[in-house]
Amino acid sequence: MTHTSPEVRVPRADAKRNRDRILDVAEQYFTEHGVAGSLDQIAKKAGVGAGTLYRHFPTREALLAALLAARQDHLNQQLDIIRADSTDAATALHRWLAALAEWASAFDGLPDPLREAVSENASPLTLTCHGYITTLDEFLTAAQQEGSARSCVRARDLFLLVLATSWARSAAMADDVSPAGMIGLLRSGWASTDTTSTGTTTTDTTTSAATDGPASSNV
Amino acid sequence: MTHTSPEVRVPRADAKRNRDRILDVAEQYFTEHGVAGSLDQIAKKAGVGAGTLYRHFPTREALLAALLAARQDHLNQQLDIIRADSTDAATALHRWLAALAEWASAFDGLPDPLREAVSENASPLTLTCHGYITTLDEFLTAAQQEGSARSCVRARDLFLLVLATSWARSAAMADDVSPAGMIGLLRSGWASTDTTSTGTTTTDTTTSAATDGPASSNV
Amino acid sequence: MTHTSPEVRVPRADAKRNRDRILDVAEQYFTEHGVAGSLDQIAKKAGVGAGTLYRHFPTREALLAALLAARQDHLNQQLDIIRADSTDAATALHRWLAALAEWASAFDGLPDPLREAVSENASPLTLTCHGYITTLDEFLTAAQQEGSARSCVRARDLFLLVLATSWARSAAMADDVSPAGMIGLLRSGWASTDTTSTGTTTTDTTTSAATDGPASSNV
Amino acid sequence: MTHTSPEVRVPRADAKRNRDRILDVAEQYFTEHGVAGSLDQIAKKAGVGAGTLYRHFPTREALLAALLAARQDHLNQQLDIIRADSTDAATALHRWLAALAEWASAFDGLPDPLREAVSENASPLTLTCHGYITTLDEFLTAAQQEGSARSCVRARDLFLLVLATSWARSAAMADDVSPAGMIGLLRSGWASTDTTSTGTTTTDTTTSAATDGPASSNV
DNA sequence: AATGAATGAGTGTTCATTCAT
DNA sequence: TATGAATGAACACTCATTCAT
Repeated sequence: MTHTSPEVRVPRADAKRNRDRILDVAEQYFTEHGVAGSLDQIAKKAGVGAGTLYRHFPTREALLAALLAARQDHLNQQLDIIRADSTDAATALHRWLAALAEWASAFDGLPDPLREAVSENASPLTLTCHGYITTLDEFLTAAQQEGSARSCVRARDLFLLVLATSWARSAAMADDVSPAGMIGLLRSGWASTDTTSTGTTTTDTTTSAATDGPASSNV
Repeated sequence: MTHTSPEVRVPRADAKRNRDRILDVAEQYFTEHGVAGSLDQIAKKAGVGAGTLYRHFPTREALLAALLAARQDHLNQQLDIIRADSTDAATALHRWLAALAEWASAFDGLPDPLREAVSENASPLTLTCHGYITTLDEFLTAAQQEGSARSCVRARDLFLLVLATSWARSAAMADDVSPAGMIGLLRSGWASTDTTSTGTTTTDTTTSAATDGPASSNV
Repeated sequence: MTHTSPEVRVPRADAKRNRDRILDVAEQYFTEHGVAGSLDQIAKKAGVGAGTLYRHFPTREALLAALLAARQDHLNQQLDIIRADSTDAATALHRWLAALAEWASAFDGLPDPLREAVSENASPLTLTCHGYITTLDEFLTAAQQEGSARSCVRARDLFLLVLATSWARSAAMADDVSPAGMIGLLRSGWASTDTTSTGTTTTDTTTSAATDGPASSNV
Repeated sequence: MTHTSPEVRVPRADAKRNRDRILDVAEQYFTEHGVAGSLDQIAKKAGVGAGTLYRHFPTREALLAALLAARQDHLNQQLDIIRADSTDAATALHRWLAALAEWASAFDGLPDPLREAVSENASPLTLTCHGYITTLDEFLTAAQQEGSARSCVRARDLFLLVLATSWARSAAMADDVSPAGMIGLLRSGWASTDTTSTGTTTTDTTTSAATDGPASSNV
């Protein structure tokens, strides 16, 4: 009775089928219309009632989380590769940032709920984000100990900036903006190393008010 | 109709008064509720009909553009100061980026329509953005000629990244994220200069991700 | 300019027409389906968009209030008659209760929102109810001073009981229950006057129920 | 498998356990949220499938009936006490009405389905209600024969009025309205006995309302 | 006997935009 | 030129009930 004969397994077959159909349709729909698209439309296209979608994914964020979970494996694989391949912590951090940037660009508009998830605790995406931030923190801390990353940089800020770069190249401008270029900018900034070497001495980064008066010193 | 008799002016005065009231209310409303707030509410609060608001500002972007125009003077003043005070091009560029970041943070959610405006030509914000990008390009080019900015950096990307940093610190997380810090990160990146000087050779940090080309050169 | 020439008045003609159509349809719809019926259906039957209905009547209670306002005139007329005709306060009070009972039975399910309105302050029906309670209080106080009404009875309780009697005879049992009979019961109770005179002494009829305090006095 | 060995009983035990769990949860849930609460929530809280709940209690009324059945014992006990203690029929009737009022107030919103049950024959609550009405009729008839209750009063109307008084004091206004006071009002009405004795002659207080027939006699 | 997934119409509400006046 | 009423599709979300397993 308990042996997994093929006919016994069926009970949840259609549930799983529906869930998968919803995910498939959502994947496509979000790709085409962005993550702010209509959930009702997704349900309709999947051929299920709105309640069915809602049962599986109580909120839009839950649906997104499920969609992103499918990519988690890929990201974990990259993580393994990065850990295995990278000779220095700076390279590892850089690669991880690039991987995150790619991940956050899966759908148009995805950075928005991700940003929310970082500051809220309620979102189903929060756990995912925090996990990645933790990983990022490991890489960052290692790089800082290595001396290859500035000590004032914080993992959460860096994560948000990665989301921000993903946000910067929305569907409309995908062609024109180089994603890797932005992640690169995040690494070394726009300033030339040469100048920096001479000018960094004045890097008493005062930041001061956002209005930024005599900023020459506030690198 | 075209003669400038004094009594003909009156209707215009009404129109101007309405326009000003709308702008005042919109300024406050967008400050409180973000730029995605209801235009109807603004019209109601301004004591004008929806049609009146629509006549003056055919789109939400037009209204935003008018609101931002009021800040243009301030920005131009800062521009003059930057041009007068800055001894080197790098400092000037940095200050201009900070000024833009502040400008783009005027309202919650403002970066979104600005980003759209950069890639579209239709938006009333396009002209404004392009103007600022042009200015940014001047500073950037100067800095590049000075040798204090990387030659591969493009003005438009930099502008988008400034918007992105403004996006990154939304209302929810305003306290936790340091705005100036982000603009600073944009300048020098997260990588230590020291390491960079020696380690840049290993900056062939291409992630195995397909999106990541020969990053070392496009940084 | 200010004279009411026919063509100047028109601006709100269709608004008024729509409003009236909505009220007509709602009147009929609530009569048929009770006050809990679908507002969307009413909008559809009236041939207007849901937003139009919502503009005129932001809540179901607002719609009900408008519907009842049309009956206010009738109620006020009755009030005048009662005040003019009634020789004694007891009769006036009785008539007013009967008029209220009729009013609260205008639609099936109407007593429910009315009951809510009595305890809330938010409902558009609250004002109406409170007004009628005040009037009821006048009649009641007069009757109490006249010695024809028990001093322990409160206006609000009496009003609620009138609603309750209207609630008791819903659409399903309209035929079987005599409305006037219930209002009559409210006046003299089920106990015979004769017996009461002799038997009231034994009216310490406290049920063993905990809720029932020294009932003899509050009967 | 089919032989009545003791261990065969177990499945039945499961069913009973489920049924009891559902009843426990429903008791609590209806107490908190009123009888219109979500049955799905109850099933979920009880840890059973919706179908299981539905199998045990095909309708919401069936569930309510089961819940009220648990209170039938209590009510019957009160009935015995009333029959034993009451010296006169009027007192007995009064006590019974008070007991019914308490019973009908077990859950917020309970009077509604009870009212339906009185006029329908389909409801599982119908039998219960009719039983209590029959008992009420006994008390009423006795009181009428005793001369202590008006002969025109009908048991069903009186039952409905008891439900109505329970309806009148919903959750929102529980504090402000005295339940015993309402049952007391039902007994003697709002009119003073004194006045009634002299003034009843003028009780031809027919409101001009069409619904109001010769009220003097049907009081 | 039990499960719990699926249904799908239905709820109130919002909003940018149009257009008759 | 201004008005503000009308539009009506769109939104997320709920729930009693059915039924395949």
